[in-house]
Amino acid sequence: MKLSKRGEYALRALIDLGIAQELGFPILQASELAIKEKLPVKFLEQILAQLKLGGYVKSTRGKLGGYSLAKPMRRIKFGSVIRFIEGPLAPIRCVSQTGYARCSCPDEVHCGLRMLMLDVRNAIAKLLDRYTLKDIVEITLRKLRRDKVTPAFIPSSIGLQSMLPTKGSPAFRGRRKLNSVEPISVRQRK
Amino acid sequence: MKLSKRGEYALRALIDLGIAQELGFPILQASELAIKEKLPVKFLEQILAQLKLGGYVKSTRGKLGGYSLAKPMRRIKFGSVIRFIEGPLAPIRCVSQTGYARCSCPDEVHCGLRMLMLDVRNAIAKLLDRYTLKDIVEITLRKLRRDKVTPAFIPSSIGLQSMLPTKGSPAFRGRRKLNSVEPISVRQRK
DNA sequence: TTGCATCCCTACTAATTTAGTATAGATACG
DNA sequence: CGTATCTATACTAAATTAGTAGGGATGCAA
Repeated sequence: MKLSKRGEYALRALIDLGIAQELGFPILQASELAIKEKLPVKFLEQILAQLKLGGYVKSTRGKLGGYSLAKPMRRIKFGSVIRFIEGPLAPIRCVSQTGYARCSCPDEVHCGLRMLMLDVRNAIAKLLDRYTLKDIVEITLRKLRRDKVTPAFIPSSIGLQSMLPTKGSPAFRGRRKLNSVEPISVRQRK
Repeated sequence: MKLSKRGEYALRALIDLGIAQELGFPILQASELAIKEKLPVKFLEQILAQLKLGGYVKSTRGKLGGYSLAKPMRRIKFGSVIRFIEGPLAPIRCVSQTGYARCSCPDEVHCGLRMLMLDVRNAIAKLLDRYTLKDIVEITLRKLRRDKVTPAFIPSSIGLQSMLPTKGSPAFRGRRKLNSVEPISVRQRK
């Protein structure tokens, strides 16, 4: 049930672009992104090109060029991005809504595995098709502000505190809140 | 977010073993299973060997040998089987409970992607760690009986109708019901 | 107009994973 | 003893993943 590095980096890039845009830096260069996320520039370039093809990102060339979001954050759903980069969300194709394919089992209608996997696919899709880039960017910014941390691509002289409205903006009305993760129980790197 | 063939076949085999056991055929041969599920015998044998190693299945050799479940169906959780065959359920390792690994991002605590993916992993784990083989076998049998269908490995002379208690046994109390799938909207094979 | 920093394009590849095949052996019923 | 079953190990072809490599095109700026 894995997300590939390619997919992971794509989502990371979009989130960073979103955060930067929200803070008044609508354009980031591939190299900036690569440094911040500590990943190979050339690979990231390929991924950004793909995201451009998908209409998620646009670019300007030449000096001072870079990448920016191609449409409103509210309209970028994670489900759609992952499907575009990775293919169907469903664990097996015979329960995919966007990429259905028959499986080898003799009786699809009475296949217990299929029933179970449909539930799994629905659970995944429900989350990923509900959350938009806007949601995640807002949550992240709130968290950053709470902990008084400044993202890497912001000139630290400016600082995050000054750039955000102090009043908690009432997003996510009637929407399930994302888990507050924190260190996650298991093992820290030693 | 894919389940490998290996994982798929493993789950199929377990479900079939469960159904067969419930119907009074506690042992199935690898070849029977392979024919029913239309998959390569030798590959299935490897998978069954692995399931045996995991303690899900036991085997007897020689003529009249075969495979059967090694423990009560109620105690075989899908999450556990998939983790054993495929590895962690989490889309990225940094949100895995059973196989945590640090990811490349500079600040795990404020990583928006991580928060989202934790939600996804929890949604998946919630389902797969709740359902047991018993649940799926029961649901499948009920469905088969409703539609008056007999599974492949049952001598059709006997028939399914006679083998099941007519009164709907009240399993799944207080538990979310599995989706009734039916044909699934998209495309039928022509 | 020259320089250079940026994105753009295409090809290549090493490593890993996947989905099996193939072959021979061990065991146990009849 | 013979045969049908599981067991064990090795091998492999194809696909996927996660990149590298090497330029080429474009556009700002001095």
